[in-house]
Amino acid sequence: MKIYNTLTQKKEEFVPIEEGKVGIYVCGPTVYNYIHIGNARPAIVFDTLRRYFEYKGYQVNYVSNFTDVDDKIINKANEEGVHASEISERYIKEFRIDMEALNVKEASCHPKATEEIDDMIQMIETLIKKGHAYEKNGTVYYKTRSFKEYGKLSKKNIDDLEAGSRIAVSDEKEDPMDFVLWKPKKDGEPYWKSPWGDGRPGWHIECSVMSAKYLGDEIDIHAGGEDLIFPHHENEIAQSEAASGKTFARYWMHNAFLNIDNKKMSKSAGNFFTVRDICQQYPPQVVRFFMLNAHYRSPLNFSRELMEAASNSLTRIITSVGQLDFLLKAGTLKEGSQSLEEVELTKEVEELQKKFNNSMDDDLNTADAIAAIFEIVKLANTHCNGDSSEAFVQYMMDKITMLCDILGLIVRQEEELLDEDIENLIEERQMARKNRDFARADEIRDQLLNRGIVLEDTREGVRWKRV
RNA sequence: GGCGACAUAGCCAAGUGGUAAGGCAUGGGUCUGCAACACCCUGAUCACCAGUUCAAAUCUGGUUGUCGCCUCCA
Repeated sequence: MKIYNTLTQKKEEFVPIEEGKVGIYVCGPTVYNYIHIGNARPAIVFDTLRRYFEYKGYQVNYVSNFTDVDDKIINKANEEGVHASEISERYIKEFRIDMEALNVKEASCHPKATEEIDDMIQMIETLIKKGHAYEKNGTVYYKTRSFKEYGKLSKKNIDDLEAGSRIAVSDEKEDPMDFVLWKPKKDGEPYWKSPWGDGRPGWHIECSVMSAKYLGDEIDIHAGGEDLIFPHHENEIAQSEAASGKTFARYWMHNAFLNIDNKKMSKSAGNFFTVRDICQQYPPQVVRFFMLNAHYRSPLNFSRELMEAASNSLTRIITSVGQLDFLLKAGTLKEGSQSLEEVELTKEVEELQKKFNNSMDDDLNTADAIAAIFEIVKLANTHCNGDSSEAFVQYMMDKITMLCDILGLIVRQEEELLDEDIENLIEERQMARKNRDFARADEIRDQLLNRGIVLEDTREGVRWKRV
């Protein structure tokens, strides 16, 4: 499998540190609000990466943190007059609800920054001891210039950075490029005890510490949104590699942004949507499909029209699987083995599955992988009917649902029992049709449509589905 | 100012050297009592210019345009 590595700016063959295992760290959300639709992109993309690794037989250790102490959380807590932990706990809960809706698997481990403070203090002490950090009036700074490779991930030159710096330079810092590892407490803020006085950790040190604690000093893949490349990930590298002397992460993966009207989402521009809102307008599966229909490193625009198109596309797969399911349930298919023609089709499908795998192996090309699924759907739609063998129809259904499952797409609808009233209406309509009383038949169909049920007449009987 | 990305049909989107995947939408047709679903048919020479090559959307240089990072941010 090839992965595009931000560090080398090339696609590289993925070689795990330990055969058959892969450790992935994905920078998680700062929990101060509902997540927006842009936050959903890395969650979905890297969950898909994880699922694909698992499908390939890897044992995946997927770690994603919660940043639960931060200015934004504290501000929100002050606004509401509650403790910061109440805010973070609330939005961790909401985050989990959104993730479940999007069919994002629970991480193997979900550490919270506030529960790892001791380890952070330890790493900061190590950095001071090794001459990479210094303390001034209760604040600990990382001595950026002490790390020779600083800028290797973001391809930035430290002198250019300094020249173009827009940050107000603090007198305390020995160098404008130095960043905070530990900051002293202010009134009304949560704090922890440390050798440098009461305070709280800086943002970057959290991920360095949690990554090392749960995955080891050296990990396979570190991932996140492209905006994290600088300064967050650059600083993580500086901290971790200076502290451990090892390569922090072998592969760095970054997803591109999701835009609204081709512009970056931002609160100030007021052009952002929460996952919660979107999922009330579209099935969450549509959001997931929409995201995977483009390559994760390409910017993706978000609009109502595009969501409609995505919804129609996904429906095509769902309808096809529903039809296969219907054929199987009707119980009228031929028993026994597949026909010669079906065996040939099976070979075609196996080729398409190879295409799917090759696409996924090529830096997670989900758009291409989805194309392969559509080709299999086409074969199913064209060749599966009442004359097919049960074995073949079952094979096609299993194949499509299995490939969609790798992408985290649920395309098989839950079996749902119609209530008696509706069943009777369908039965009555069938009788009316038989008697060529089409007025009554259409009346019943409209009636059911008003109740959100669409009827489809097929050779094998009446299919229904909810809109 | 520094760094980087992108530009493929009405729309979304694959494709990194050998004559353009897939989906949505549109139009025509088949199936159907009608409809829905499905199926068949229907569309681009790849921003522009120059070059390398037997051969380029795909490599090189330039032009134009869009976007991102450099500040909390997925």
